Amino acid sequence: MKNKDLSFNQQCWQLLKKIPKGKVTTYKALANALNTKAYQAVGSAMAANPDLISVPCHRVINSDGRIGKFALGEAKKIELLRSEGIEIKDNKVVDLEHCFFDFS
DNA sequence: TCGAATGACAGCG
DNA sequence: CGCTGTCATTCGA
Repeated sequence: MKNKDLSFNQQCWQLLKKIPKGKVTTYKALANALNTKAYQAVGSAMAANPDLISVPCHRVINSDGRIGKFALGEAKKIELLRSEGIEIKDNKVVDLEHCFFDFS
């Protein structure tokens, strides 16, 4: 986390902001939307987000529906998602396809 | 289950 | 001037 992406991160955040409330996406989807395969770089961009409000990185999860990680902690992430109406079970999203947001 | 790959940037030789 | 390491992941054998 020594790198300070800028343009690349901005792209990730822009997509994040596009996600409507009550929906979630995956790092893979973000990377795919950015036309890149550096899934890690996408997640890394979330860590570099300036504000958790402007960049709801809590709406981003693993492709398996797992929570993965969050700046405030996985538990906090789950709480936030639950607050939006998304159900979480065992650190996993319930009905991922149901609340999954596609960037098409 | 484990390792390799991917994109971008800072630091160092 | 050029290479390496790191990152909240992902996929394949």
